[in-house]
Amino acid sequence: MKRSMPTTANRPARLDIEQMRLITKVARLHYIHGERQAEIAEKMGVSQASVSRFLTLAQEYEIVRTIVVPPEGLYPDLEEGLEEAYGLDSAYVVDISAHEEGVAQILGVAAARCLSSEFKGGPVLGVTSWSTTLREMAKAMEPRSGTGIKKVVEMLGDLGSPLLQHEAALATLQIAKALDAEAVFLRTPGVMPNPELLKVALGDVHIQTALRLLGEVDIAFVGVGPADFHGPLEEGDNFFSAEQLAAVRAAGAVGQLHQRFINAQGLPVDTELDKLVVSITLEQLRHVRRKIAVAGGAAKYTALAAALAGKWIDVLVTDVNTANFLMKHASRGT
Amino acid sequence: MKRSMPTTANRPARLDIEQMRLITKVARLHYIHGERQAEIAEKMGVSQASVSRFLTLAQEYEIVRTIVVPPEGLYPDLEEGLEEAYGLDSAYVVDISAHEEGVAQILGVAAARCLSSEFKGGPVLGVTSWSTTLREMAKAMEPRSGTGIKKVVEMLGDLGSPLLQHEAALATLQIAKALDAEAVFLRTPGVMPNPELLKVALGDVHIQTALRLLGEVDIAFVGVGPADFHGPLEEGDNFFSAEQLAAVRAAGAVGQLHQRFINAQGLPVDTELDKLVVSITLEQLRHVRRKIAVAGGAAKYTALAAALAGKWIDVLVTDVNTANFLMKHASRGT
DNA sequence: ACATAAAATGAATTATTATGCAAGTTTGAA
DNA sequence: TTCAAACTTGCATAATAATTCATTTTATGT
Repeated sequence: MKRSMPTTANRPARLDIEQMRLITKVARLHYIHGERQAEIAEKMGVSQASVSRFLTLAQEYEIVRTIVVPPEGLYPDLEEGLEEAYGLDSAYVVDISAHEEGVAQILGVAAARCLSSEFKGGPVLGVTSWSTTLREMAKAMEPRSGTGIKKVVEMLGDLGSPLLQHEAALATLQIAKALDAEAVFLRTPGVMPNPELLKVALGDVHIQTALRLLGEVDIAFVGVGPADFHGPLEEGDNFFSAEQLAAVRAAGAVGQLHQRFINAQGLPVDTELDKLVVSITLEQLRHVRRKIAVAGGAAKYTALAAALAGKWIDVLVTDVNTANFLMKHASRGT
Repeated sequence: MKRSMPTTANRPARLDIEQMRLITKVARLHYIHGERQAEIAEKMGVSQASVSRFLTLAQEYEIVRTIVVPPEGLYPDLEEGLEEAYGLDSAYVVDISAHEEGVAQILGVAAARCLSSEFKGGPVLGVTSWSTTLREMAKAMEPRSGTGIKKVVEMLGDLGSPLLQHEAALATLQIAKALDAEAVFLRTPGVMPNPELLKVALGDVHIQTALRLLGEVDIAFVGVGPADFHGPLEEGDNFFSAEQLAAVRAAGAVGQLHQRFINAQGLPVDTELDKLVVSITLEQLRHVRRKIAVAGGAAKYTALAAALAGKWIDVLVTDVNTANFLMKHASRGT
């Protein structure tokens, strides 16, 4: 637990399965059973130095992950205020003290923790794995069973670079694995260049299966964002053009849920663009019992306010600053 | 990261909010940014000791969590569970994606790899080479020296077709060679039609040598199977008749070790059939220091459970499905 | 305000973990 | 096969973290 800490994701080549077994075993003995390296070394017939090295490897391979979760209840006033103001089931506000590089990371981790209690309620969980926050959450999720969740389905097609798509798939899988559920992918571009291509995509059996499942989602991780480029997205990445985005904004859109646009009151903004998107529809989303949003950061202020106004969110995990903004907004608006 | 590890869910009373923030900050600095306790101490104007204490608190309050995520295809939790539930020295669970057919092959290969560390402890190794699993293991074994094993002795006479007998002999030889030891064969039918023939067989000098050695076996590859025809065996192949098998089952037998029958509790089922078998006796087996079983597949579920209940196994190599069955069985039974 | 118990703190000490280095192994090329 | 480069491994030791204990601070009852 020392200098190697920055754990910058080295990408060490794949390793022998036996090696993996060994590393995992050592990691469990140390981190779960709390045995000292010396004990483990003796038990396994190697030197303490080797055990130390195994543990380092375990970090590099992300077999062990250390996460820091801001405790909940740090901002009871804000949390209660949000719940009250927007009729939420619950709100979690996390401390994001210094302008940390990644709001997403912290929120993701916080979400993983907060939501253990929220993960009950139905057999189908919807996710949007391309969101950074969600991917961080996936990494930080602890394997847990007995949640009653049977399927984890992606609610939005691919956006962004192919690399991102791969990571998204991985995240979906991780979540599914952690919940001991089946992963259902939506491996198709999330935004099509024209309606015809969307029709083609809908011909695929897997796509159909996934889309059908979107009508039965019980719990959803709602993806909230501005009606604009944001995060890792750029023009051309399976995404809208600058003109298209300008057009929907002109039509009143201030944000979107899975690329379905909404105005400041949270009402759907119907445009042609809607026919280009492969994702859960607002209609379908309305029927989801528990809609969870994990989002924060200045870029999302307005979109979040709109989503909340439209009652698209039941559970919110966000950071202090965003929470403050939302509270001000609520008092002004009401 | 030391003695407090067992993380016995202390339930320390709620703590000051400011305190919580402090702890979280320290935890982040340490675990995410990788700063040493001394650095943090200086930065925050407290002693290193205090930082250490903060981190301990962070553990207790579960503000930091360390999770161990086993790589795909590894089941350390099942392994530990089995060891715990059945008092095993060690358990190896291998991933056997779908294809139930090749259980033997996969297990055999896995066993050859896993058991390199288990091959120590005494000069006499007992095997039952007619088992498919064991033959696969033999094929996959890599030469290794310095195991201390001097003799490899067959613990059960021939079963099955002559072709099978040949393969069995070959397997025994391969294992002996790989361990740089002497092979001791038991080339006689494993199940005699009547007690007299068994007496005749015992007249043979080689047989006598082998049988004498069975009293000195230090490590044994226990052969576990159902009290029935199984694998490549059919009526007439140096084997019991359907009636005989029905009879022992009626007497309570649910499985057998080298054709010595046991009931669901793992206790010997004494019958006349015992006098027809040329193999290590349960009495002798009881004195074997290290009893290794490599077995899996639905056909052996019950027999394995019985063998484990009777403490006939010290080391188990099996597949995920069987492991899961055994865990369920254990929790139900206890 | 005073005394006393409890909690917090840091210096020094002890325990644990990480790592430089040399010796032993494996791998690969000739 | 033979040699050398690339890896591994364990030992000794440096680096880091936990704990003890004496001291100070805080809380609480009188």
